Amino acid sequence: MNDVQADKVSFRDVKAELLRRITEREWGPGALLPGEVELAAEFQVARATVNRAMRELTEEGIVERRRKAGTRVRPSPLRAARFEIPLVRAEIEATGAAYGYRLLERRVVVAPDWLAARLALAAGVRLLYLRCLHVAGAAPYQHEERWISLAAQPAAEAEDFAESGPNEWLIRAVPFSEVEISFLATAAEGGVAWALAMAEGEPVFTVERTTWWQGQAVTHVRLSFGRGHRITTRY
Amino acid sequence: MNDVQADKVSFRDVKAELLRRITEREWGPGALLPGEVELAAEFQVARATVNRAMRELTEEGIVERRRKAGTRVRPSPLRAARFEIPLVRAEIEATGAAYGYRLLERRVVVAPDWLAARLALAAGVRLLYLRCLHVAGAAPYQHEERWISLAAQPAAEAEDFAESGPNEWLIRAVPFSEVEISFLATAAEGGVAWALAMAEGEPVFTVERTTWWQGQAVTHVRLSFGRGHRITTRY
DNA sequence: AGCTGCTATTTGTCTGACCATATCGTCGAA
DNA sequence: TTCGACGATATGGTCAGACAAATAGCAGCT
Repeated sequence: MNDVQADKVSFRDVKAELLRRITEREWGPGALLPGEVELAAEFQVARATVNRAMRELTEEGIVERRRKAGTRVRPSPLRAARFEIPLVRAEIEATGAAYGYRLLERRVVVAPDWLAARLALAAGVRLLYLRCLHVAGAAPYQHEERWISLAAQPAAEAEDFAESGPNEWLIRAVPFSEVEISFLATAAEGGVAWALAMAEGEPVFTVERTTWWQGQAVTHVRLSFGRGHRITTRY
Repeated sequence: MNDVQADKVSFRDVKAELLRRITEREWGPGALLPGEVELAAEFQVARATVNRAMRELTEEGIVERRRKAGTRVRPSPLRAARFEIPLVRAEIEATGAAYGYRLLERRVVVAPDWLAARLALAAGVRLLYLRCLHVAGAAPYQHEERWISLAAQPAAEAEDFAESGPNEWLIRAVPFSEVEISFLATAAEGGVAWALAMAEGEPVFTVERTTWWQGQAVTHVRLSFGRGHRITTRY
């Protein structure tokens, strides 16, 4: 008997072992893995345990599964990376710096065409337009340019957003059902460059996020980060 | 009796209903949800089914769970966004354009200091340095600048990478255990600007990826995308 | 007041049995 | 030869029961 001291085998152990066999090319790209029952017998666990291990590997993009066809190692690792997107305030305070906020501009506007198209708004809809700056210690950290649909969220018009950012208000006040996030690189220009203390045309890491509630666009925001900002994930 | 036609209730139904109550503020940010047993009784399902629904909500950053303390709606939605990172070839072919590849430069170099530091390499380690261009139809799509550790991967020196990219070779040939990915904005300069047909200093969406195998750095790559590139995800 | 240890409660995981669903092969009919 | 029906098979999911692990909150001690 080996396994004299055998600790209980968990789905984590199974998953780790399967991952080992895959990364060490015991099962190369495209290879067919044994079925769940077979692996359950090998590891001396219930099939449900193997199932959970393999399901997590599927979610991480390591393997592909199809009924009857079985489980295969993905030929080209379409690895999915997860990025956590915290609130600016939390992000800044996590670095140890003091969080500061300044409202730069606040106007009611009619939706410009490009935005109306993107949010599928009727022409001439009124929006609350805001520009504000999030500061880490003394340094500008993030410039926020936001449009809030007053049709979807009339209460926003009564808020002045002088003391705290619209994001924090929206999270408390507005539910959302669907979100689209984009990452891109833009050139700093005009108010953005000025607010972030950057030269005109400098590259800026930018996040755009649009939020809907029950099919209706609630808000669109463009976040521009200060010089050298990057987001990182490991796995 | 309602539920006359009652379809079988699945963890998906439970999850959707919990999510509905959360997004519609029936349970607002920070609120404590009922325990698993209670919900299982309410939905007339096994506790395991409720557990799976709630576990998935946890993974998506919607709720927080702690033993004995119960399950709470996250006060600030630290929503995790998933981005799928395919191979360039697949990414280009998915748009319908023909994929093209050109090797721009291939040299053996000693690790520059900044890279040696980042990869935790000994000073003076030999690396294979490559620059290449991935083309979509007629337009340059992505500039790739890559360093491959010849200590970790000596076989790379025998490859000429004239016909297909180092990424495709590495995926076939080299396992990896750990990956770090960053997104950032940089300024196009020199060879990058030229290859992508951009002006000097134009903003470029850039991805950096470092790969390790069993604690040893295998490769570091810097991918620069053409004008206007963005990556997007919805949920 | 502050510390320590206990306990009840809640989530985490495993088991083995069962049925559901998708689909690959095969076999037979047109 | 081609098409369609059908059975075998692998994964998908549910269930009830059991035990493990973490910990909030309490009781009792110093």
